[in-house]
Amino acid sequence: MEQRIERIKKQLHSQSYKLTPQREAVVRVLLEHEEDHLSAEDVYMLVKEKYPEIGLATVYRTLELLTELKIVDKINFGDGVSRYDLRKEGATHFHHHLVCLECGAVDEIQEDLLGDVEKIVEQRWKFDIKDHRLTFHGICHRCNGR
Amino acid sequence: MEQRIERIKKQLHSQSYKLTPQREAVVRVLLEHEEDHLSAEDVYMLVKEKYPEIGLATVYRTLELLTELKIVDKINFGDGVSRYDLRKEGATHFHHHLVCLECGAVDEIQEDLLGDVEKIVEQRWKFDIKDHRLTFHGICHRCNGR
DNA sequence: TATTGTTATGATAATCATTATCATTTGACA
DNA sequence: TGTCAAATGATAATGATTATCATAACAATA
Ligand SMILES: [Mn+2]
Ligand SMILES: [Mn+2]
Ligand SMILES: [Zn+2]
Ligand SMILES: [Zn+2]
Repeated sequence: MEQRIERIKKQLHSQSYKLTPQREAVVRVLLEHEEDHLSAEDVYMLVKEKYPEIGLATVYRTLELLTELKIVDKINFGDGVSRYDLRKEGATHFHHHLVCLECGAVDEIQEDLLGDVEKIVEQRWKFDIKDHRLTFHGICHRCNGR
Repeated sequence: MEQRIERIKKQLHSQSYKLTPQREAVVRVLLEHEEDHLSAEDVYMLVKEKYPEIGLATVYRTLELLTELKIVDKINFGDGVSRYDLRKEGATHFHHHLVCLECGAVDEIQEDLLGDVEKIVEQRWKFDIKDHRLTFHGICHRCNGR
């Protein structure tokens, strides 16, 4: 955790941004909820527990900054809010998601299953892929198992 | 075109909805812009040309209805608006998209490239896939060709 | 150390896409 | 023709995000 924060700090510095206490508090919340898909409001609530004087605007600004630096990915599951997803360290691609239509759970696939597909797209469509988004909608194993 | 509308009419009737003049006007605009990815506001503007007395709320309601019936897919490319994408007739899957980071163009891949990937996901994650969303972000062939 | 300039912050107002409300209209049917 | 449910259009309300602006933090410099 501390090392992870240290590396994020370096990433910020390399673009001449500072890791202010507010920014660090936001990053800590994201790290502590790595599995989840928090909205800005979610992050705000959680940060306030440890850092009550933070402002909502600062949370939005920090999340925007982290998105720019590709430390988090901003994603939209179709409910009205953007959600923020910490990128696994060293991950070159955005992981995939499984959204359950029954219970609403969002599971993650960390493995990259798109290697072959991307080769085809690059060749046939002459498209230079930088990133991707892949989400499956269906029934999760928990809801199915009955 | 007329036959396509006729079939959509039947689809509505089968769920005991009517194809009102307003709804038909919306469907016509979608058909005339099959390649595009129109927002509700876009659709509203275009429908007004032929049907000036239509209300914005009706456009939203119609698009919602068409989404429910899986005649269109609602998609979000990360600018602040939802966009509506007519499903190709008989298509069982939502087609894929190529978003150019340079010029902003959105191209489509009608072919389903996810067959093998979906088999793996269904088996390994015990997830019953009903639909998917796949978008690639990168540089399109036009921007790359220079 | 005092001064200056830049960056970040927090409170709050503004924006804007979408949804809710409600009176009115339409059209099917008795 | 009268009745009823569904659909519509105008408009208000909502709610997430962004803009604004005065203040704070802080580094660099004199
Ligand atoms: Mn995720
Ligand atoms: Mn499309
Ligand atoms: Zn489930
Ligand atoms: Zn391009």
